[in-house]
Amino acid sequence: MARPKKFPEERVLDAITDVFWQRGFEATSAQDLVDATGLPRSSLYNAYVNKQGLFEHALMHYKRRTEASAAALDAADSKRDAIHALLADAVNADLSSRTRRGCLVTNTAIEHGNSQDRVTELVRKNLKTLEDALTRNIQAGQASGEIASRQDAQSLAACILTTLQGLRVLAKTTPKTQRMQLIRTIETTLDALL
Amino acid sequence: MARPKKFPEERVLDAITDVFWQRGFEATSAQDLVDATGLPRSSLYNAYVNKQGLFEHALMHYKRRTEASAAALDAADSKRDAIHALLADAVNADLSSRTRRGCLVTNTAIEHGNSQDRVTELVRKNLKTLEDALTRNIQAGQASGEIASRQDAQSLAACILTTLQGLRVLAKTTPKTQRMQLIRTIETTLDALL
DNA sequence: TCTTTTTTGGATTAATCATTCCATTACATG
DNA sequence: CATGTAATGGAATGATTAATCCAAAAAAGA
Repeated sequence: MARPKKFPEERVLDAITDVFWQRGFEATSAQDLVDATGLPRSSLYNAYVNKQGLFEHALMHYKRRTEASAAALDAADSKRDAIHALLADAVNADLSSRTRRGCLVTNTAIEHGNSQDRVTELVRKNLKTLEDALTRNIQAGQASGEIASRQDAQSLAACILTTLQGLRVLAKTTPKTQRMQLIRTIETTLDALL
Repeated sequence: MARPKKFPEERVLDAITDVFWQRGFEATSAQDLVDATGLPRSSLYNAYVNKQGLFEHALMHYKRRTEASAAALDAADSKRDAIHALLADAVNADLSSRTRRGCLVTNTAIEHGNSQDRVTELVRKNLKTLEDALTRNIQAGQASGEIASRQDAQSLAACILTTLQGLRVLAKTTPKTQRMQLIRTIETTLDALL
């Protein structure tokens, strides 16, 4: 009949996600999103209903990154090195950027809390995706003998995930000059656990 | 000469800290602080200059809690049990409250980022106070033979602090029913490290 | 080209925001 | 009691907020 709906473009979601990632939910204004996307205000509200909807889509969009990290764990040759890289990359990315945006999931867990709504559910899903990948990774490493079997893979995965989240917190305020201390924390923890 | 300055009362700082702790900096309005303290708006601004100043005083006030935790570590009989209690108390406190306010220092590290101002400095100070207490605690435990000496106390303390921060992130969205999984993470990590 | 629907641009709304101002009240000291 | 200063209570400021509305433009099939 007539003009068809134009689906939300990739670039738009990238821009929206970036803004929320950098500033958080509360500190992001509708104007920020208009500026970042280049789209008119009414188009944004038409496509995503409201600020909450925009944020939920950002979180859904972010999940692709989480899945990419999970895939890297699965594809890795050395399982142990893959875990080390996951943690070290997070620290290095945080410390090398001036803005220290960290991880959108971590940031959202802290800012949003436990409101038992769709956002909380999305945070949990992101965390579970990574935790499951870590468990698979450790299981494979234990099967090949690369990783010690002192503890079951699931418990170890939970410990690694916890350390990752802790590093993202500490990397927010740690001066660049103390990067090696965070790297040492990674190595001490992995040496002890795996 | 005349009427002396009365400010600031302990109760007022408690109330201010509570509001920021529960809602974060951005989501807290001046009205929230007026309601929580029962003080008129102008009294608050007169005493603390602006919202930023109010927040800084909340962080300074919060440091007493951090110091109390540090003192508990120092005073403990069993050094290892004291560390376990520090982590488990954090998890239990978070999961048992409906609001999940977590830790003001963790929340601020995430929300405020690395603006290199007074707030960042206060976050770092809080973290350092706890890290130093952990180091002292582990050193004492290693001296008495209660804690293994596979790694130096300082590195181990950094690992414990990282785990604590990670737990505070995860405790924000973990359902109450999964409390035991967080407790298991504590035990697995401590078994491996200490 | 006409019709139908979507997208656009921007003005607008009503609420809320941090902050300021000031006349009034309270109070400790000289 | 008188005096000077601090705290109070609110009203008021101007900026910014999320969200809505609508007329005009754009686009694709009939």
